[in-house]
Amino acid sequence: MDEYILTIGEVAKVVGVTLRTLQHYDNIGIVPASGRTEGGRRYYSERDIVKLEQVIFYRNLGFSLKQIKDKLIENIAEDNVQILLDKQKVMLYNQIEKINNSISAIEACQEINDIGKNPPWIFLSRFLQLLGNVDLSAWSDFKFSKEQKEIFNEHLPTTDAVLEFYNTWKRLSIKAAAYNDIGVPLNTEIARKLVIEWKAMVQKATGGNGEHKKAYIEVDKNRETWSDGERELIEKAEPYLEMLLKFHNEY
Amino acid sequence: MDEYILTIGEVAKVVGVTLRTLQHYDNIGIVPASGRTEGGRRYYSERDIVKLEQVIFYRNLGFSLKQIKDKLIENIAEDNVQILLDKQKVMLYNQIEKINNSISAIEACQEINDIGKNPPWIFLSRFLQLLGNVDLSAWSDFKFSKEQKEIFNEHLPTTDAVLEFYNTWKRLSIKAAAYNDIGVPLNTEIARKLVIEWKAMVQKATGGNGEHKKAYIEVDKNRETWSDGERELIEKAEPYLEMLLKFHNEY
DNA sequence: TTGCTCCTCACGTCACGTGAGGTGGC
DNA sequence: TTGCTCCTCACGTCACGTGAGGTGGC
Repeated sequence: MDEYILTIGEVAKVVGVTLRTLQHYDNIGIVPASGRTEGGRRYYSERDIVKLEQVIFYRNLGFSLKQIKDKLIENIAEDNVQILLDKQKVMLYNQIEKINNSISAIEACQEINDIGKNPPWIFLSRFLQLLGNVDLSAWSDFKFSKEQKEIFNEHLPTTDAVLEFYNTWKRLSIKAAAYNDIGVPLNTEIARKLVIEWKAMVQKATGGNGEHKKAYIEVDKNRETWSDGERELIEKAEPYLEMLLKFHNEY
Repeated sequence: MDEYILTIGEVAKVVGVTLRTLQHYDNIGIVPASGRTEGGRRYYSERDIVKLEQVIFYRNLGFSLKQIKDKLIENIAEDNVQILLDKQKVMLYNQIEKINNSISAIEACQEINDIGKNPPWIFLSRFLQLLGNVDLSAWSDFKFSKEQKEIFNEHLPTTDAVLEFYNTWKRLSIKAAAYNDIGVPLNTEIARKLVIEWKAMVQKATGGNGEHKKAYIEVDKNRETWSDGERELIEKAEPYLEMLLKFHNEY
């Protein structure tokens, strides 16, 4: 590996921070320059860029430089780049999930607005809070257990498909919880739309197989790996969804 | 609308900030309390929660409180909640795109790593920088023009499908650009994998119709709405992809 | 030699955190 | 009356920003 050497200005441009920030990171030792020239100027290597990229990533997540420093040092133990990148990916997927939650909440608000009701801002706000805790321990594993993946595997072959299912499930659950909170009647247009979307989701995940449908609901309820937020989401959404499904089957 | 009144502590819990932050926001006037009790204690309304939620959102994007204040005041002109929520959604989708770019870059790194080569960190870093500029003017419109949507409409019926296509396109392009940068040979496993994914994508978008394929490429090249980053991405990725596709057809 | 880049103090600023000492409200 | 919440100073801190005055390197 012949290392390519960069000046501080080049690094600043490449990663999009100021020169002062880099000097600061060097001074506090979180991303030290690889070395100095005879004249005393900092120079950086490619590896430094990667490290910097990580620091900026976590900084943007709101961690303090001290926290980041500790975390990075902790991770030097496992110098395996592959593992590090995997973890980074998990974090990114978690972030996307969080944003998807916000989008779902906004859509629920819009539909509630459409029928002339006042969206339950506080309710949704607290919910996003609960669902959105990007905790440091999210470094562990991904949301889905292997068993759960196996059950879905028949009809949702790829990880992407499972993820999509999860997002759809959460999106619709957030809607249901919100509708439940302000008491959207079961016979309204938006409630009907919700039923249709829900059925389509279940259909897609189970292939219409009744046995699988049951299994899927069981898995859903008994999971211990659900977060507090997700568990509360299920609690708030499920009763409404059951009522809704019954209502529209008998209709 | 009977407004529900909250204390500062309740608000803090609901939106997940400290009491001190709320006091600060009240003091500098960015989210003033709705009023004070006889004893001088702050109280807040539901509307304040929504406003707060927005402020926190933009704060997390890295905007200064002054910038946010100006922006929110600017938006009071259009008091239409629906429009405001729509814009919020656009911002959120843009964020997801940005994260997807990072994931793509990471995956490219991993695959390059797998074949024992050194990933082009700097190249990818600068790229993410270019692609990821969440500018304030992203408040305008969404990435896709109506014409472009019409062309795709036949085979990509929903907005979600178009978005998915766009993400796939970008993911594969980032890979191609990275492979190109470090010169991954055309006959390697990962290059073949890329071809297969690319073909699957085009197949899905055009339904295998040759005319559409051509049209799609034309549209791609002539778009003026591409951002600088996207344009550079096309420039770096396309030559490699063309070589790759030729190589694997003649093979 | 001339621009341009980068250097080190050192003070400023932004967005709060953290007590200190006091009061409100069920 | 007793906890608990919330109040206002006021100084501290974190992550840099912003000159000031000087030097390195093509």
